Amino acid sequence: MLDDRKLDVLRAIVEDYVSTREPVGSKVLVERHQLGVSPATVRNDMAVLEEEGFITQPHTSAGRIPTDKGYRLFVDKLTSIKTLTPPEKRAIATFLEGAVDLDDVVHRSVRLLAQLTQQVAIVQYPTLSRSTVRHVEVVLMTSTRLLLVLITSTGRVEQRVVELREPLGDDVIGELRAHLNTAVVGQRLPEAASRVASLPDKFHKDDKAVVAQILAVLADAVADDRNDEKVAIGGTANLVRFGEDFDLSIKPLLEALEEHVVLLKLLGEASSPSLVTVRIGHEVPHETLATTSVVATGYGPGDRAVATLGVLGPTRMDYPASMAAVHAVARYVSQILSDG
Amino acid sequence: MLDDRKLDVLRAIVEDYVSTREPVGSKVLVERHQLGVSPATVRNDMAVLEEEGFITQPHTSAGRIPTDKGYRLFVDKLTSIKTLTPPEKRAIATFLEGAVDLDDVVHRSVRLLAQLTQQVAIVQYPTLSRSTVRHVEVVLMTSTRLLLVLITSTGRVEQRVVELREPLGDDVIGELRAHLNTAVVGQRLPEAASRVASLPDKFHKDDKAVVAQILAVLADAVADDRNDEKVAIGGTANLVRFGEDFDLSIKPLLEALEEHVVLLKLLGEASSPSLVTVRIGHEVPHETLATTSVVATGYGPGDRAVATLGVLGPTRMDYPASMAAVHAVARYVSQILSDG
DNA sequence: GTTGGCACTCAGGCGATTTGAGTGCCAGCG
DNA sequence: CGCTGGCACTCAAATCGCCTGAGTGCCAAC
Repeated sequence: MLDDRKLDVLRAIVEDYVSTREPVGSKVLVERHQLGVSPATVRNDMAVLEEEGFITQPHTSAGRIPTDKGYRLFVDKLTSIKTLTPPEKRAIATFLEGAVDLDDVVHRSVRLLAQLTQQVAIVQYPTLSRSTVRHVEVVLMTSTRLLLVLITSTGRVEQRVVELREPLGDDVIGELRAHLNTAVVGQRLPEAASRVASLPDKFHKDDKAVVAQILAVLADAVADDRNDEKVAIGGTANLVRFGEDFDLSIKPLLEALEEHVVLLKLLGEASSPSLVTVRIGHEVPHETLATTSVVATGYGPGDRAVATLGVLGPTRMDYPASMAAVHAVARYVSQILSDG
Repeated sequence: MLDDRKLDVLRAIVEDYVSTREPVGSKVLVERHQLGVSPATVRNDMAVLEEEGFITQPHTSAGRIPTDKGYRLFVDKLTSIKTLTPPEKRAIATFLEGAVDLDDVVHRSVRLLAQLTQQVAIVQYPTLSRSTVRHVEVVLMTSTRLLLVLITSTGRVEQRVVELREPLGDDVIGELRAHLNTAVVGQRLPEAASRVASLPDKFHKDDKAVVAQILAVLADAVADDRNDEKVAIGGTANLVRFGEDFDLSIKPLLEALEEHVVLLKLLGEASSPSLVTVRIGHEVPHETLATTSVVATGYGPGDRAVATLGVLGPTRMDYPASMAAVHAVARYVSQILSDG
């Protein structure tokens, strides 16, 4: 049904359309690629490809453009992840090194991805639910105001202020700090939450109520799902190019991109850093974004994915390049997280 | 030169143009406003206003639109800050309460401002240089890795990891923590930095080198100017409306808005929360934004402005409404910072 | 100083025409 | 049986010209 030459034609169409942004006709196709056949033959092949749903015509007297199905075949079968050039790799390394904290890492990654791919970049903060506790600090600010600081293995710092119902002695604070850290350090956050629940029993009954109050706040902070919704976004200026291609207004796009919940859906489940996920057109789980594609992958210390990053662009995007960039950035960021 | 009626005409032109987005002619003007004169008279007045540079014609056979100078006069003389309606005030209060930490406050403020004004909202994080130190925490993670956590009066938390050249005893850590806190708590950050510099002398000479290393990192974090460059932005989808009005592409706008340095310039010096600054068109310190206006004000605990927030919109914006919204949000955020 | 009348201007919308890229089909060729 | 050149056909988009109507400036009269 689809012999090698037809696949070649499809590949050529995708590549040309991606680079020129214009429907590609049989004539230019044979001019720009060594297909070894005449335009008429290519036309026959194109007719078959259209029949099968891989390409389509915007209007009768125009060239062909790939359909979502066409891109899908292209991504699955006709291409592999490019490796970046050494200068590009160096650029990534220098851009990311020198980040002072997690916030800095995330922001740099977003900018980097946006710049590399000329698309919209999205980076999710490491999810708390997949992180482990590195340290818990209890600080008395005033006699009745207490600050909890939670530091995770991925460098996230969460803080909560607790207004105490009654003052608490330094000795109890010290005890609390010690108990907390032995109980939860190294634990994953969901488990830490349950461990915390059993702690009040270790305290003198006079202090139990206050300690329970403090730990409730901590457990709440640890379990709060909103904490997993933190994302950074960049390169929105690149959306304008989309708007020029598709004639859809970019307003709904911008609106969707301000909804962090939507973004997280787009990124999807954090996969292993070595697997790059591509969602094309209607495969993207959001109506407004039916003419866009998402290239994403997980990242995290070691090979444990603790969050996802990726880019969003028009379905007509340079998939090999985007996949390469996403893959490379995820690898570097993972490495940074591993080092600490 | 400009009698009362001419000022009335200018005000009417501004108001009509802002609400209809179309050049306004003499006829509709007398229809929609009680000016008590005929269109012909209004035309004479408009001719004078144009002569003086307050209004202009996009093309010969069109109505008039205000110039930057016209808006300036309108803002300075022809209007005062509206007070928000009670429901609006309530909306602000409920939207902002329940924020768990500073990040949350800032993000909520941005969304709130964007929603209230239907424009692009910008909120600067409290600057470190104007904050005071609330607490410094020193945490040993491993024997040679140490975490510094700095908490400011405005709720910002800065953290730095220090790789120690040699292990450090628990006693020294405790000593360091105590010295640090007595030396810098309550100090403004720039002063804290200099105080920190003199601390190593208090330690045994064996520890001095390591302590100095740690404090250097802390001083660096405290003095780092990039920390004052943190801003949040929201409502970029509203940019699209600009693009429809002005025919300039929104791409350069989006690009400018991704540059935090540019944003900070736009917001300008943090003024007292009770003073709302308005910059119109060319007064905005960025070429690309010559057709936009910025309405901003300072905020902070008490009446000390520690940062700035505001909105950016087309020069043709509803100034009274924007000023009211910015003013109100700044007040509420200031109050939250004072309390918590 | 204000008003009604009037000639003038010009952006924007509408329709007709032209152009050209690209196709599908077919008959002929190897 | 697949490939090729030729040819008639289609249709989006660009170009042109015309018309309309909102709005102005000016002037004479009140």
